[in-house]
Amino acid sequence: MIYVPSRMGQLNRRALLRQLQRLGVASRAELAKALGMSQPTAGKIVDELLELSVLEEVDLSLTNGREPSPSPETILRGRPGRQLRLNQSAARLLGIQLGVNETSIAGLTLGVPERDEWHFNFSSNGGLHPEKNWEQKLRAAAAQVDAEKLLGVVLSVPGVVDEAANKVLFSPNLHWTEKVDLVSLVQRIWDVPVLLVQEERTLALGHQLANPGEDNFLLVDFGDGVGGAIVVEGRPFVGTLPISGEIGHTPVLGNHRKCGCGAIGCIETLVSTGGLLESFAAASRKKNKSWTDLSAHILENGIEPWLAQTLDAAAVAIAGALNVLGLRRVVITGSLTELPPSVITHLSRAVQAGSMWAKFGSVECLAAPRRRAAGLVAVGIDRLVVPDAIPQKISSEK
Amino acid sequence: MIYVPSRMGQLNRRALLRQLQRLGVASRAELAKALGMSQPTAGKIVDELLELSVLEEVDLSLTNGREPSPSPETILRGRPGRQLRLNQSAARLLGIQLGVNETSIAGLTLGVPERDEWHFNFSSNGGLHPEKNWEQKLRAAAAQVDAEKLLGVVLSVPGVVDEAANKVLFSPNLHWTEKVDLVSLVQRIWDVPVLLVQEERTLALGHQLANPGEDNFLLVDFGDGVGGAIVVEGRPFVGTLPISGEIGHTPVLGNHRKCGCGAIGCIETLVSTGGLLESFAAASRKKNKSWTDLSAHILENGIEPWLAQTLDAAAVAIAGALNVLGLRRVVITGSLTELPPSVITHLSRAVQAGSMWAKFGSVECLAAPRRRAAGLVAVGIDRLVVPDAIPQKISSEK
DNA sequence: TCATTAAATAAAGAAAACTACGAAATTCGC
DNA sequence: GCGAATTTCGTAGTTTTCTTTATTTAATGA
Repeated sequence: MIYVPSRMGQLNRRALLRQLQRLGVASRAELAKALGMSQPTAGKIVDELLELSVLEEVDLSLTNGREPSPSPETILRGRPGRQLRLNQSAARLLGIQLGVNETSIAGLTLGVPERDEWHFNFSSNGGLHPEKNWEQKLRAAAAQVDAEKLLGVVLSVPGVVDEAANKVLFSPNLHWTEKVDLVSLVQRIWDVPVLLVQEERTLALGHQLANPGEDNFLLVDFGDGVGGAIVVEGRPFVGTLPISGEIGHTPVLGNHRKCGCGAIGCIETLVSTGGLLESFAAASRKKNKSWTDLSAHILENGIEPWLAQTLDAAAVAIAGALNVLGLRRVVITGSLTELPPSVITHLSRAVQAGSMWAKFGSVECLAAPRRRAAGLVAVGIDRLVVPDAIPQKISSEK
Repeated sequence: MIYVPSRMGQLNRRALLRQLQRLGVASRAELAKALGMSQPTAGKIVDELLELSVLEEVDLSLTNGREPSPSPETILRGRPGRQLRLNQSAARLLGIQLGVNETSIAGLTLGVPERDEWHFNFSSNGGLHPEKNWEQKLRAAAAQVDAEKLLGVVLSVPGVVDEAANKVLFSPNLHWTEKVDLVSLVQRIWDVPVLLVQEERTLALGHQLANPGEDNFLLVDFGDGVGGAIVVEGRPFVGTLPISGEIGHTPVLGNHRKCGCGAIGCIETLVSTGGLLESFAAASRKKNKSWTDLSAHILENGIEPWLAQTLDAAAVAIAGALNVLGLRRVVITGSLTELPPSVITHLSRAVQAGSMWAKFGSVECLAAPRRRAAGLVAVGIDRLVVPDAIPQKISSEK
């Protein structure tokens, strides 16, 4: 039996990486001081990460070029520290976003991308054998992506995903992904580690990476469906089941709409884009209303009772989640944020009314853009660069 | 700066203790084999725990006395292992259960008590200064409890409890506990560590300890209020806020009853004992119905619509929690389990209908007795015997 | 040139595990 | 009954990983 030392070091590694994400650029000494570790320790971790080309050294002369005056007070005597940042010069990850309608792929640097930029797009569905179609298009795109020294491929998929087993369990709008082994399909094109990530979890991690310091929140994404993901203490929350943050498929009493998931009365049937448009059409007694019609209507008429009820139902589910999880921050992404701000305001008020913590402190409910690319990077860093082997048992098998 | 090695050892210590809880009695060698660690490691941990008198050695002759035939097949050759178990011969913890109406105290051994046995009871409220009254009665009881070598006092309280800060934040039925520093009050009587634990979390940990192997569930306790607690991967789930598992104060759309918490429409107003009796009285148009009346009525008339609706509302909240947390097991304790089993059956069906995992696998919803004493022991072991210093940062301050 | 800060290197040490060995306590075969 | 085999358990020494302190080398401003 071999002594497996549980890689406690990864913990410091992770802490350093996070600190660097926060600071943007920093020297070894700054990192050491900020983290309260000795310089040799910080230096060693940095060296390892440089070796993996996760970090890169920043040429001071270039930075000075951008920043004209090197800020008179900040000038330190002594040897200047070599500034470091996450590698932004070479793509180390390949991100694939397998959306319900469209698939996008992009080479991703480990530095946080300012906004999502997808290089190639193509339809996710189509043909008698959508999986073959998809593979073919992916292969065509592959030729055009410069994928040197790839750490891995990160693949965001909608539905219920077992990230441990790298399998899609349930995907009402992309049924073919349930039957195909996506990982080995992708690995036939790029022979590197492939990570499957659930869509909303990607968004949550992206939000966290793009907003350093926000380490506890529930993200709820509205679109063709409604999904959620949870970040607690800076880490994505995962239970034992490959389900978590599933906020869209809890039933609403008195709602009898049929849901794509097979159940009846799911929240999703009310507050997804489709659900809202259905209610809108019913309320205005006209068919074929579009999302922009709805937005304009709300801008003109405010929150009408049918909409208020719908939002209240969503708010109850969200507040329930906050109460159960002990959270005080909700991040709303997706189609709901495209409607007039009064919608989020109404939702926010309703969430506060139902949330326990609002009685003691403040509960926030805010709109934010989707940060898919950042999320894929976060997943890549988390699971490829600093894979923390959660030590259940110290020793290995005989 | 001194190297603080993050006490990884506690992890193995905890694993060993848990294994022993599972096995009941075991020798060092058995534990080592079961945990896949070497005998010296297991032996060393056992020695430490014996030193703390957390464990005790079992005299084989005594055990043989109870088990007449030492099971013909199990007879092993070689030197027999010295059997160990959690110390059952001396109370090492003092448990206090501060209930809404009654306070109970008991000396607790670290071995799992078969059932709750409380030595002294007295009223929790009363007088102009209930806290002084309470302290006085506690002091009186203290004289009669043999509290030698106490590891600490574990104090279970209802309401919203900040366990990190050892403070009661909110307690609608025992307001005096919010203003008083319960810890220092108790420490004036017993000068040992005092742990404040939220009531439902105690029950959850008690259930876990009494049912080894159940490491993932949501416990919901019904009584004067409705509260929940979560166990994930064998550990109580705690977010950042001192709130978690709060299932009783999420609003139900269309419910306008006033809740003790100050809000309107909380689930608790429907499914607490008081809430159910109120609905029962309204439905039967008679006042002053008792809990036994209700039970008899259900036994005779089955689940009437008013009750079905109430249970469905609770089920939605529970299913929502399961979906968000990724759990598949609900443990129901308290007054609801005293009603005819059809009530739990109805609730269970409704929970399954609303829970996402039921589409993939099974979701269980079962009644169980309250295990307060076991819960207090679990808390004591967790936070006094094997306090795992979650290593945020490896190094200490300068 | 000197003080000052940054980084690299070397050496030491702590924690927690492991292997190896030997003593103690049994059962089994004769 | 008695030695041999077997199993438990403690001790001693080793290994591994990670971190620290101390020292040296480097780069820069005054």
